[in-house]
Amino acid sequence: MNKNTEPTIHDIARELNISASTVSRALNNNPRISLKTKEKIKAVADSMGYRPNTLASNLRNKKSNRIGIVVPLINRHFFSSVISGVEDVAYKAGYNVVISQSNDLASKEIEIVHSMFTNRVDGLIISIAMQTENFDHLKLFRKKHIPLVFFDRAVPEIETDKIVVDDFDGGFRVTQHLINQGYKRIGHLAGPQNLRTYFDRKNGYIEALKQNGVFYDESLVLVNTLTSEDGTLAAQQLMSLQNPPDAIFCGNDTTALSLMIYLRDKGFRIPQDIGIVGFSNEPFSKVVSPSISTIAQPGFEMGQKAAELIIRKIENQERTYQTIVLPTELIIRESSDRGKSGQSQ
Amino acid sequence: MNKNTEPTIHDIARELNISASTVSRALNNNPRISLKTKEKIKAVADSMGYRPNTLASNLRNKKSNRIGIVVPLINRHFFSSVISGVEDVAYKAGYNVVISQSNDLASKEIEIVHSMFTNRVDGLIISIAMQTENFDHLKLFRKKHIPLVFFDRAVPEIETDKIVVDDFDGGFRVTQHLINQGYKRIGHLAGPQNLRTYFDRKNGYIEALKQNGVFYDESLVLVNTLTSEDGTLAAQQLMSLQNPPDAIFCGNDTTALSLMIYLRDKGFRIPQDIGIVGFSNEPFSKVVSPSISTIAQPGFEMGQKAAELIIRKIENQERTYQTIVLPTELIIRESSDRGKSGQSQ
DNA sequence: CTGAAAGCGCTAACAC
DNA sequence: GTGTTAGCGCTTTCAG
Repeated sequence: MNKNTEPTIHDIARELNISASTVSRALNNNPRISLKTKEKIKAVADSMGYRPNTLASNLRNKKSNRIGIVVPLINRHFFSSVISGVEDVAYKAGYNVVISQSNDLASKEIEIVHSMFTNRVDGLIISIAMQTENFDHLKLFRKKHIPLVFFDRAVPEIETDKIVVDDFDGGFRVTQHLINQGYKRIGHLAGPQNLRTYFDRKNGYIEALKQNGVFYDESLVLVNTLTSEDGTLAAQQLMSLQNPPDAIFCGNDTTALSLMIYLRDKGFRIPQDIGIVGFSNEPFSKVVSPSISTIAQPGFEMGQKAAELIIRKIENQERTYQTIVLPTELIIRESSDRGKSGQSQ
Repeated sequence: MNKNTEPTIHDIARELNISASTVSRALNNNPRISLKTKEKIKAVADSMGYRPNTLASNLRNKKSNRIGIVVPLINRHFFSSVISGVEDVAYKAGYNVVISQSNDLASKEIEIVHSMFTNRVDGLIISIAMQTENFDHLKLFRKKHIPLVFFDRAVPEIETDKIVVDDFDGGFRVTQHLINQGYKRIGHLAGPQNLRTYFDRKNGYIEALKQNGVFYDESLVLVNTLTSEDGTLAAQQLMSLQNPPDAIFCGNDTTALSLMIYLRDKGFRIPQDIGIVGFSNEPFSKVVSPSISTIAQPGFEMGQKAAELIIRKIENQERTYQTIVLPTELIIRESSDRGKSGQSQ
């Protein structure tokens, strides 16, 4: 903050021999001020280089005009897209966006959320860390009636607005697609099952198998944390089975890629010998070779929706909560395209 | 912000029959307060669920504890990495980070910067939009002595802290590498020359040619905005020359990729027939096939350094400015590796 | 249509 | 070591 004395409404008032309240009203376009004086006041304000002090006005109005957003990691494409979407609508509505990242650590998440609270954000948008298991820090927001919106990774036991992707449907469609392509033994590499997203993806997969009369072989399902290394390991494990899969639905694109590279190095042809699909439509999935079939999650739109939701809550104090489920999009690319039939279904 | 009456220091004071200033002092660990009273006060504060109102304290202290950061686009890997780095050190130092994106539009950038100003950020970290040409909005910060730090895309005419990558050296090393690999006619796809980064990369390229006694043929240099489409177009243009290049140094990875795909479709073998290098080390450059040689820019470290610099300026009011030049790293991958000699030089 | 006065919650001289 | 007082810059009754 600068140290020179910034002009205040009082300075403007003195200059014009009127009161500060009139200046305040004029600057806020209060209809009770005549057009003439308004113009005069605005002109002087401009000439003095006046800038309203939002800190003071926020204090007075008990409103910070800030929306907090906490994500596991800022530089992951999906999350940065969500942030981008939030920023987009928040900015237009006159809100600042303050960000923090939990690094997927429960401890840091708790700290951050408390700090957001003391910093008086008007609302909080959050996707919880992978291993957060206690949610008191978030319940605090609910208790104090500060709007809270979950996106992507939500907490089932907290009743509030949520905006998620239809992971079940995504898992279902991806699996249906593999079946349509003629794959017979479809494996699945799943993420931590305490997270709803990964849990749902797996269940979508199981349901698709069931509906198509395909036997669900649990030995074909592996659960881990879906890092690049996890993908390589999973490939080794799955392919050394007595009866290995001929297609693998990976819980994210990262593992789809590392798994694919491993298999290619081992001489498997993709998609002829083995079909692979990922999840999330990371930018690289389109440009690797073979390109990876995947499910697109509308990150930017999620961010926009989350911001719209929270702003409505902030401004209307409405008390009904909704869960918005955004549709996913199946993107068929080379890694699973044997040229059979068409889209899923 | 919640509507129920949050407890204030006055409530705590009343509870204990002491004055609000004592409470304030105790909570701020002022040494003039005895340990006993401090403990008592803190205990009561806790039991009442007291949270300091930073808005009020900020107003009083004329300090917002906020650092603004504006980037062209949040969901570009390089920029989100920088944000991540800024957040990392700012958070630890007790600052909030508020973000905005200019979408590479000068008009939006001006709006944002003004809004950051009225919102009284303590300092601003910025990478300017591609076509920003007038810098009055930024000079405003200088004039008011609000710390300003440029990263990556800096404005030469504004004297302030800057943290950039050695683009000249990057361009030089990449070109030297191509020469070492035996390429004879090396073209360059450059970005807007009003941006120092792209200007320097091109000059590094020219200097490398010169030092190796290679004729600098201007017809092999194209300038555009480096979108994916620009890459394809550039490939068409360059390859239809009388005497086309046998290697192309692209101003970024995006164009390197699109150009590569185009050439591959036309039957060129990479790197045998044509060598390609990019710039920035986007995540995809490692995983596409062939993988793309490139220059790594340390985004996260840049963000950390930028935050450290600005916090020092905020807290010490020192008036000397520095330009930190971070080293780049040449990453040799398949797209330019013909197995000749070793690293650059 | 405009002004006077009070106060948002906190901090910092200045007293004692 | 603690209390009194004033004020950061703005908004908003209440009066007129």
